[in-house]
Amino acid sequence: MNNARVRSIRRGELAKVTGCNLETIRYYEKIGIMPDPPRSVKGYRSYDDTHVKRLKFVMRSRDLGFTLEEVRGLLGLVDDQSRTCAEVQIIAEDHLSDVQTKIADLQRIERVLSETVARCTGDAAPECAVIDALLEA
Amino acid sequence: MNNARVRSIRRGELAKVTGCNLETIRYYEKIGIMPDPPRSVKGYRSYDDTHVKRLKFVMRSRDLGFTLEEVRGLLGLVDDQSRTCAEVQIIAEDHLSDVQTKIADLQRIERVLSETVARCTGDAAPECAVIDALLEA
DNA sequence: TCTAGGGTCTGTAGCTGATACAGGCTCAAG
DNA sequence: CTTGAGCCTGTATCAGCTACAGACCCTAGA
Repeated sequence: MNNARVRSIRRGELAKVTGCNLETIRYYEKIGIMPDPPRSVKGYRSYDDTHVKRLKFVMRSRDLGFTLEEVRGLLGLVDDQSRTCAEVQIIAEDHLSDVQTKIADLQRIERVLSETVARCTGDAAPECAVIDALLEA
Repeated sequence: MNNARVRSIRRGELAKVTGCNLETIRYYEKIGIMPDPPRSVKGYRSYDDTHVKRLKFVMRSRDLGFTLEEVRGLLGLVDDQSRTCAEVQIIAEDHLSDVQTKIADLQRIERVLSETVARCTGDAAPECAVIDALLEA
């Protein structure tokens, strides 16, 4: 009996345990974010714990707004035993500043929108502050 | 002499006066956001002030983060003389709440990222708080 | 043993919102 | 008349998936 033998799962179960969409797994494989997994005799993809871990890593990175190219970079660093904290930090800080820029943009939009909507009478009249703002700004 | 005659411009000038990308104009025409303009004898698109106004409206709406479908809805209301302020308000308020949700999402991301990056030593060591967070979270 | 239903396989199309390019016309200045 | 800019068309590309068709395959129940 070999206790070290890893339990293998198929694509559907990988999707279930990671919360990833079934088709997205195939997509990630196609673009090289996930490795081509071994196949069963009948051609079914066969995943193990390392795949689960990697996919969860990808999903958390995506959840934090990293692009797939950034994720690719992070994965490269994860795989690379000679990586340095400094390399990772650069990617993360770049991304952080992107996020901060996006927040600022959205806050500007939020301010304009809420000011404009506040001027709406909300009644049955054809005059509307929102339309006026968009037409005249 | 007919002073009321509108000056017509071609696509390149429409792009210039609105700041819209040349190709985007054609794209908006294709998807029905901009109307099919009249053509010169040789087939050149011929725009006037109404097109300039409409395209600027579209661009301001896009700048405020309305999707093209939302812009389509807003344009429908602009064109509709029987529109009510209430109708416009609904679209704008829906969009406002989308924007607020996005801001909140990004702020969550910003918080996680900045906390994690702050734990980086930034040195040549292979241990990195960012990678750890993504692997273990 | 047969059948019904799921799961999985492949390739491909569609989505949003543009942007870019090839290959051909046309127009205006010199 | 030439040259270069502008315009025309259709089509391809990008991110980041998601969905679908049509063919296998696998398992459980009758």
